[in-house]
Amino acid sequence: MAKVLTSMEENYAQWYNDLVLKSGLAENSAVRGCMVIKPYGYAIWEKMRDELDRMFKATGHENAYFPLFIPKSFFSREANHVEGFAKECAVVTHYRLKKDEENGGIIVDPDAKLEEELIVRPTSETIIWNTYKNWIQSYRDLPILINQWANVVRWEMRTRLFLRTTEFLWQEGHTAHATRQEAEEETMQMMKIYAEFSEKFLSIPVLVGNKTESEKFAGAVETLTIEALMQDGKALQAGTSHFLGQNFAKAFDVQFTNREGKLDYVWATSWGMTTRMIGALIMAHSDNNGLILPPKVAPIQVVIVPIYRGNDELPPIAEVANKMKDELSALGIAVKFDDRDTQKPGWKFAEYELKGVPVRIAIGPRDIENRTVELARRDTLEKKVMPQENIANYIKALLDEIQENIYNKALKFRNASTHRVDSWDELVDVLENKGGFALAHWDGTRESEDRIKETKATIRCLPIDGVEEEGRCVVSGKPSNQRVVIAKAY
RNA sequence: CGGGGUAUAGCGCAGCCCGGUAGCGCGCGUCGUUCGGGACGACGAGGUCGUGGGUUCAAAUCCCGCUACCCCGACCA
Repeated sequence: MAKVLTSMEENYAQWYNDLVLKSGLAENSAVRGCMVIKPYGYAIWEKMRDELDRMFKATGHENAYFPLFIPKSFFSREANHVEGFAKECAVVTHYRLKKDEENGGIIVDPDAKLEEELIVRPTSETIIWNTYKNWIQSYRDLPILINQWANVVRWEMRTRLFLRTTEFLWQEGHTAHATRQEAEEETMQMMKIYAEFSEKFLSIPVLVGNKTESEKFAGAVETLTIEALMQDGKALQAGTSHFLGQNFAKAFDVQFTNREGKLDYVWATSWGMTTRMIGALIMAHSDNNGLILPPKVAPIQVVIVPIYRGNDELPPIAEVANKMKDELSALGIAVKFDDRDTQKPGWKFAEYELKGVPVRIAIGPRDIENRTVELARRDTLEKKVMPQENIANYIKALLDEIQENIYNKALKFRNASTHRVDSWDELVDVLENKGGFALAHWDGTRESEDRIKETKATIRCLPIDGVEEEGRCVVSGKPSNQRVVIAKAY
């Protein structure tokens, strides 16, 4: 087979980049740091979006839409929030262009300067809480459970397709509650939804935990995260859910009258998941032949490739293929019959492997004669000849099996890449030589955390299901009662 | 913003040192043979050599300015 990808072993970053481009997911655009998401990549995003949207609605959330622009002054209301985002904001200063009389072309009209600059949203807490102020007077107005599908802009120094782009697509949930407990429960509920989505839908096992003080969201009281492990041993933050306390309510003066008739500030959460998950999907499962997509996110779940020479061989094959296509479609399976005569079978095999289509069926003259098909699965690359009889039901079950198998493979890899370390030397050994997650005791201080960061790794999270265990901090030797997860991360 | 690099056909690159006819691979088009793992042959199309200036009889090539992009660092979902 002709090699179109740099191999993972040779250069992981290059492999990733090649794969995104060659599989037709996305490409760089004329705008620095911004990508074009191509139809195949966008189809994956649509699948993710639809599933998440369904899960949000099933838990009582509604969609709404808030402005792309945020008045600059809104940002300064919450001190930590502005500090966290100030360095990466795109700012709109003018609203008009005009002809450049001297040099030709077009220039920003200096007479069209805005009174107050507008920030292109890096996240929407401020504009939303400014709005919620008008919506909330009484506990009867609560809770507000809103989600927004949107694009945001964060002016990052260095970008990578899907993993970190200047503009990205995401959803951001913003909820308002009458009590602290309710908001905390919401924060946890949404984290669990992200974890379930990641594991059941994307087949990516995740660790759920709390971020440390220094790693949490700018403006949050507490940040929950799901952390996934990529095949190169690096961690990837795959989704976050923030308990915002009363920080934003105070910043935007959102008070309500509670059941006792007293004024109180509203409790808040926010939570988000982004197109970065497509990057996670790629790096968690794929191989040197291309993408490996779990069936639930695959835009094409089954592809049928006819093998024939001369136009007279095609009709009987097409007849069987179309019948099979109808049977599969009837079972809710996304199937494509690729009867283009502009590409040859071998080319198509390689192409659909590159695109990660979970199941491929090949039908040729031999199969017509024997009433069989050749069936190949992408996850294991196994091929076998199967009778045409009842193939649709077989494939339906097979897709579930593939979904499961991809998850199990990723879980096995994560387990093999998770190391308990009890000393500084062991930690460094894992980070530098083995990769993966290091489970280590940490004394909870900023000093020790900073020392860990010198290794280029970070404390990814304090697992919420972590067992209590006496131990000593691998940095300071001070007592600790729970292990934290340390890894190099994207 | 600091350090390094690149810009030549749709894509990947050579040519530059040593100035003089713009080239290779892939891709693309036509035709034929092929078609069960990215076929082969023949013919063909396609380039203001990033941009502005300078040196020269002559610049992709030498000199100066500008711009864009890539890699490494600080930042980050």
